[in-house]
Amino acid sequence: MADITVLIVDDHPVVRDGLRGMFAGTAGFRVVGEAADGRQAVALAERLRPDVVLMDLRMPGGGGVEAITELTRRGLPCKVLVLTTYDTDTDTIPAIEAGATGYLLKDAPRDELFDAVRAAAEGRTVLSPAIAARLVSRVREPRSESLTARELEILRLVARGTSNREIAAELFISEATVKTHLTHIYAKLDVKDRAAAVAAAYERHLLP
Amino acid sequence: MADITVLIVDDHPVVRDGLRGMFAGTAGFRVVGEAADGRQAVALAERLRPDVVLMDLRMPGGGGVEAITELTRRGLPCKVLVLTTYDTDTDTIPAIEAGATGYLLKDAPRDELFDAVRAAAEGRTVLSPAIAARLVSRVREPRSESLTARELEILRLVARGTSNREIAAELFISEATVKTHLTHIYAKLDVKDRAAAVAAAYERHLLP
DNA sequence: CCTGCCATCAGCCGATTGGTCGATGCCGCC
DNA sequence: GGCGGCATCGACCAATCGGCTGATGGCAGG
Repeated sequence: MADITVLIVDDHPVVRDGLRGMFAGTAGFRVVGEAADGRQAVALAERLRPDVVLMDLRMPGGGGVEAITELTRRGLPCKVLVLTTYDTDTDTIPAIEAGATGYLLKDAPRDELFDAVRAAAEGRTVLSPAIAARLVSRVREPRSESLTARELEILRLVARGTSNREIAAELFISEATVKTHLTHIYAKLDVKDRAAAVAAAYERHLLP
Repeated sequence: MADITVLIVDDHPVVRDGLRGMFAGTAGFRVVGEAADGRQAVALAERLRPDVVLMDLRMPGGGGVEAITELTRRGLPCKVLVLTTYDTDTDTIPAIEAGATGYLLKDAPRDELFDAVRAAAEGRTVLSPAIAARLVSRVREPRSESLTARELEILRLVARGTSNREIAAELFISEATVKTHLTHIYAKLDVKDRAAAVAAAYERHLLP
């Protein structure tokens, strides 16, 4: 059986070298190219027609999600395996929606990575456990979690730079309660801190 | 000389009672009314024509800044003395721009409060030291601070919920540098934490 | 009546943040 | 050649934040 051809896309040379080295020392794979951003990735994928694209998200000059979207739009037959550093990315879901075949964390053991690439080449979906869990919970809750009036009130104050203690004083409740509300807000907006919550609120037009 | 007539505006009954009590026990002042939000404040000020309006910012149902704007728009002769809990409000400058005559913190000693009301009645400006300092620094920097490319880059990541450590890794710089950039961002946007910075960025259309 | 949602609160913990010094190197501009 | 803006880093410290576990009361809907 022919080798699986791989295109490596990452803005960090170190990571590219590391990946290239790993595949070089393993039978069954062949790295056919490297790209440092989304635009290069699309161009190279078009020319080299790799079986699998190993794609980092978050790159300067053409993000990963856009690149994936573009690849699927052009109908290229290659499979995209997202390989990222953090599982907390808000890009996780968009990347999968854009057409990524799998999603792995960079700290995955090498064997796991090889398995994932083989799986991707065959079109099978491979997700890291953390991502899988998030996807499941996402499906279980059919979107559009809306904030309660109280939660919105608190979020507005957060957007003004008000601290938890100040919010508590302002609303005549305890700091513990404020934190509870915030935890709920984070869960509903699928973010992990107040800054991202504010951004999400603006994106969804919950704030002017 | 006639008493100075005062209108108290605060959403907290406790605060209203406290203020009313203080003025009741002091010669030279007369509390002519109370309001619990901005709209009531404007209506009462129109009817009662007080010399001085003691105004809290941040109230449910008609914020203080809007009320001040409305009062000046209607050309009412009353002076507005802002009386608030925190000097960290992002509302500080807007309130003064809207036409507030003075700005005091609620923890000011009573004598200071009385002096401030007398001063306001005569049209003299009284600012708490902290506010005065901020105003000065504001004047020294003639506005419209724009963010550098690097700062914007960091702010974008912050809006995604990225931690300082993660930003550092992503951009190949140290965490110290990220913090330095953030400090600059806070100063330029006149906010004090990342959540407010994100909000300010959206307000000023620095982010999509 | 019971169940679920909402709002409220407590206490503990580690991680993160923001503040404040100071310092360096690069670059463009006058 | 100096000056200012920008980006970079370090170290230390207090405050804040977020996560976790668990609990209570009110109120609506089944």
